[in-house]
Amino acid sequence: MPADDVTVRRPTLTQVAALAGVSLKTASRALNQEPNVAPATGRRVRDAADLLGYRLNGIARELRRGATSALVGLVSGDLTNPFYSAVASGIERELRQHGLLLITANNDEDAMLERSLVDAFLERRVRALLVIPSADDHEYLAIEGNHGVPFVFLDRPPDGLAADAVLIDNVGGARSAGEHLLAAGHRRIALVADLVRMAPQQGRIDGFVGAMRAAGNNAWEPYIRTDVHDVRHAERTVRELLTLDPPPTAIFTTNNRLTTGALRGMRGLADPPALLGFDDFDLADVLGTTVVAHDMTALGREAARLAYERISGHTGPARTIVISTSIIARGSGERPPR
Amino acid sequence: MPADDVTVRRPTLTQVAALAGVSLKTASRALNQEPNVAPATGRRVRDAADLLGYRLNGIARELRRGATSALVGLVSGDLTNPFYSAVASGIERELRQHGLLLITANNDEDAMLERSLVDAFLERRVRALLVIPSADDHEYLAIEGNHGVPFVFLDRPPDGLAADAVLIDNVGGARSAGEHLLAAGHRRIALVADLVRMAPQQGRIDGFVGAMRAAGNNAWEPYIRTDVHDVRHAERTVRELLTLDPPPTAIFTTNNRLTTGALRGMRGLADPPALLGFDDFDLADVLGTTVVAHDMTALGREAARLAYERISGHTGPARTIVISTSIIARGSGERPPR
DNA sequence: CCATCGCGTGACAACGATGTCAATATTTCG
DNA sequence: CGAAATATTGACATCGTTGTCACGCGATGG
Repeated sequence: MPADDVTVRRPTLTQVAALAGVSLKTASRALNQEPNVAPATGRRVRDAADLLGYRLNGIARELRRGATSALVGLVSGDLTNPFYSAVASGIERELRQHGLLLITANNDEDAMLERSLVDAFLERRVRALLVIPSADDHEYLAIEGNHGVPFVFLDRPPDGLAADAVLIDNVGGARSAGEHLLAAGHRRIALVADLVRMAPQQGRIDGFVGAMRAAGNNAWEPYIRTDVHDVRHAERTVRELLTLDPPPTAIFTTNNRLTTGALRGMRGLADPPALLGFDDFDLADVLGTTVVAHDMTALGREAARLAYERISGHTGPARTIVISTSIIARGSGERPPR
Repeated sequence: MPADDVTVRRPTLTQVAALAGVSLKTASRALNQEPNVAPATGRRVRDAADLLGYRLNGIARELRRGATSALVGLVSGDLTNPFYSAVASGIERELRQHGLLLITANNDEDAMLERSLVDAFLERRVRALLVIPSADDHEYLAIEGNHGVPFVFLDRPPDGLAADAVLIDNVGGARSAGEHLLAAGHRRIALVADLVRMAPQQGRIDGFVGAMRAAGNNAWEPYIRTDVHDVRHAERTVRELLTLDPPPTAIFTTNNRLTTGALRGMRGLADPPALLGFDDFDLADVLGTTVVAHDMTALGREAARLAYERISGHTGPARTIVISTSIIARGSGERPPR
């Protein structure tokens, strides 16, 4: 009869205690650096633990200590989007300083999936929940807030619920983008925006439109294109815009995906229109693309900080932090109208 | 006296049972869709649960069911590097299909930190551990493998331990990169590589050197630069290379960071050298950068698949999957020598 | 010399769920 | 109609840890 399975059940504290010849509780004390353990006893317990390859069972500990884990959940879009991954990175770095770990899940921009992921996280008793929401309505979370699980919304404000949030100055950033292009002499400025139902997009559209209104410019109105949701669509849209007569002399794209699409759509043009994109991106410097930049890592860090404060017992009304934006001029946004 | 805290302790199954007027066990049965529960009883329990806002305590369940969670850990470098985030995304998508969640932690390329993160994950009783290792020596993990925690190494092979791994065809990819540049007529080809102690880098160097040897070319030897570890350093290195007399006519960079640095270093040159980079990246098409591409999401997906098979009980010797590479010609690698 | 104190230790309950097994209630069938 | 089968329910132990409390012992102090 062969020994067909070499995997061994993980030793428990009881077994360590038995091997060390002490009681369960004493072993617990020794391994937790609690006071009032004789040095010799402590050593004996630690030796026994090493010998057996003992590792504390965090699940049991968490249950005993109050059924709440050292995990913080993040529900966001796909991490291959550098916006989400930068935010996740900022969160993770901040949490780590407090001994917390980050669980991530991708909502695929689907409200139903988002809700079931939130459920899964809550069942795991995360200490806090950070959401870059796709869903429109977060009222169902209201009851959860009362059970002591802090929520923090990132990039998009909560709807139907008072909760902490960290947002980007979308209106201000988009307004200054509009002003920047106007100042370069543009009037026929195309606006390529993502789904208008998403609050940040709406804010960026509002800011841009506000700048146009304030300048008394309405030459841009034939060039508005909204609900452009992916890179390919953005590329097609920009190509189409450039066939118009007269064509726009500048393009403002309202997020990194759309900017990527626009760059593809403009590739190889001898005399490209000006381009200004919301969200900074890697290699924008090499490409010479002017952007409305903001600190995505800081966005994550601030959200994690708010969450940590709530975890630590802070109470009080919901807070909103706004991350400021700034224009980084790299050439594409400063090209004059042709 | 104001009610200074509205947060409520989360209801337990006992409370649900009490409200429904049934025993704890019956409530458990009802909520777990177990058979042999009278329909009326089931409804009463579910109503009580809804009323109280009951949510299962996953921690307690996991403890009872065997002290192992539905979590899989990933220890990698910073998620702001698109390589890591693409891998993480591939992992997460695959795990989700099996009801598993991903915990991520960043080792900051520090072996000590990596080890302590692995410890933290094991204490949380992750079902599997995926590592893009920074540490050189993984022998300390050997004892863990025997306790039924599967390990999968990504991008870098395990050292001192037999474990599943998913690697990239570094040697093959780099060799074909070398051949590609030779075929374009280059002889003075610079090699800009990251830390040679990291196995993938060593493989890429070996592959490149192999191609040069096979072609009997040694004109490249003055242009080898290794242990270039970040974007800024790569930028400086490329600038320095271009001041040499004679300068290299082509540059091969061995990862995405170095390629970024090279692009920065070459910015604005009227007559730039050829450039070929290992790792594909966003906007490489717009920049016209030729790369050695490989499917990073697939790398993550395959690793998650291997882990899941082990979780499901698969036993057997350690397996290694190699992700193939291909050259995507976009212009920069096809420029002839000047 | 005895009361007091602090240290080291252990017995036991508890966290919130599920598995086992036994006890009823209900149905089925000869 | 009674026996056997089945459906429904509950009491209790259990997962691995930590918190509470009590105990024995040597040292301290009046």
